Amino acid sequence: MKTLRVPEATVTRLSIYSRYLEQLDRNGVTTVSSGEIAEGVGVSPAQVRKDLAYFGEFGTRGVGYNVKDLLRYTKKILGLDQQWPLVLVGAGNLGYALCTYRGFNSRGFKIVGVFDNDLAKIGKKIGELEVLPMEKMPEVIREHGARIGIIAVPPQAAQEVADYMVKNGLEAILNFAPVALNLPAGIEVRNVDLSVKLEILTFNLGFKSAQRL
Amino acid sequence: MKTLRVPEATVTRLSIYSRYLEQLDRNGVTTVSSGEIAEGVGVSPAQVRKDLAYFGEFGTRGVGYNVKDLLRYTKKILGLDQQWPLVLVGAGNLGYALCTYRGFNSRGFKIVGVFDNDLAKIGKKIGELEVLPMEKMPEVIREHGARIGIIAVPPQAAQEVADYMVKNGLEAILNFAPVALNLPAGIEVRNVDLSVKLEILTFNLGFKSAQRL
DNA sequence: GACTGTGAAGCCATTCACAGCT
DNA sequence: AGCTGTGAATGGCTTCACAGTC
Repeated sequence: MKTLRVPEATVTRLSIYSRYLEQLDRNGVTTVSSGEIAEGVGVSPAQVRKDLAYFGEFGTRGVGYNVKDLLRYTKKILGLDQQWPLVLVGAGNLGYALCTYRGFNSRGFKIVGVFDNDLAKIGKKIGELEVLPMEKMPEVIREHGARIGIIAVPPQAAQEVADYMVKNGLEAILNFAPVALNLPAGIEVRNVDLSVKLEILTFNLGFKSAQRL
Repeated sequence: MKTLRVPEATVTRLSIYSRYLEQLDRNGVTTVSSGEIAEGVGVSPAQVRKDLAYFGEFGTRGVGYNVKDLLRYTKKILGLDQQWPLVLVGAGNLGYALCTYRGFNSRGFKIVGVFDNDLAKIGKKIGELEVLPMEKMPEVIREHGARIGIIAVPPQAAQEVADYMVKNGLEAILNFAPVALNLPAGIEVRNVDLSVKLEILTFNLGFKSAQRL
């Protein structure tokens, strides 16, 4: 088993390259160099080549990469050569936005169930989906073979929701609640924090004004 | 000027510590150790101490940190000892969710203007805010002294919106569109990508099933 | 001439381990 | 005894620079 560990930063960028390649492909570009990809996504050309090298040799020296091929490879590597059914908990504004987010569909993700424990929200429609009570989750997971869950509930409720997801067999969780989830080893969790980056900005702006600690 | 460069990862975690301290403070906790913070946010105790050490000595040996004090320090460092007016472009579902997101308000951010170029959206109300046409942005920025903008528009429109923001004096941009923005040096930009983390999950799930490249 | 693939070097961040306080 | 603060060691990611290929 030759599986040399791939840095998470590399996987992150691969996802970004892949999306950029999709754009190039739509625009009819057939060949691209590491330098052009680098330019397009804001990294160094060496970085692009090094990242791709973790997975094989996809280019032609002196020429570059075939856009369609590299796009297919990157999607394959990321596991996007299949549709991924997702379940989402939290039918608030954020949950609604995520349900209708184009960026998920275009990459092969499909939300197959939206859940909430708020009676005022249950039964509402989000696109073609109806908001269901939490108890329906096991059934939906089984029916669609979902492995990934999205948490879009207030922070206090997030841990409980995560536990429920794991109990019902989900193996990976994308968490939009600003809390650290405590879950068994083997469950993949990633957090998307909507405000942390904002605080990086205020931190940096602070230095522009007064260069003092 | 003793300003040794602070790693961005440290600033990111500082933001997370700060929010965790807020939670502790609400719960009436008065003292906390680096180990407890570490446990609460999912990093190592040494990391917590090292991160804090970039900014000073906030603890007491043998005891730990005073929660209220450390909370105040972290907020100060992050520039959160003041209110930050924000302008947001894109009154779609994501823009709507961001406008109503509690996590911004609770940290001193306040969206003071929402803009869109879609006539169907202009005039609509989001909470107490009315969606305004883009042309109103300069006025709103001036009136509130906004320095930061949020982009929540489709990817094709993001660059144009960013240019417009910069033209009107904004110094920092939080970009939710999945594209790399090209902006003059000196403008702070951070991207929040809603789907990249999801692709990290599918990548990792791919290895659990078949341990093959 | 152009561009990829890659070992080596450089750099940065995290962890270790312990001295220093309380 | 308990916990912070920190230099030193480690580990990992990024950049460099060039050989290899078209």
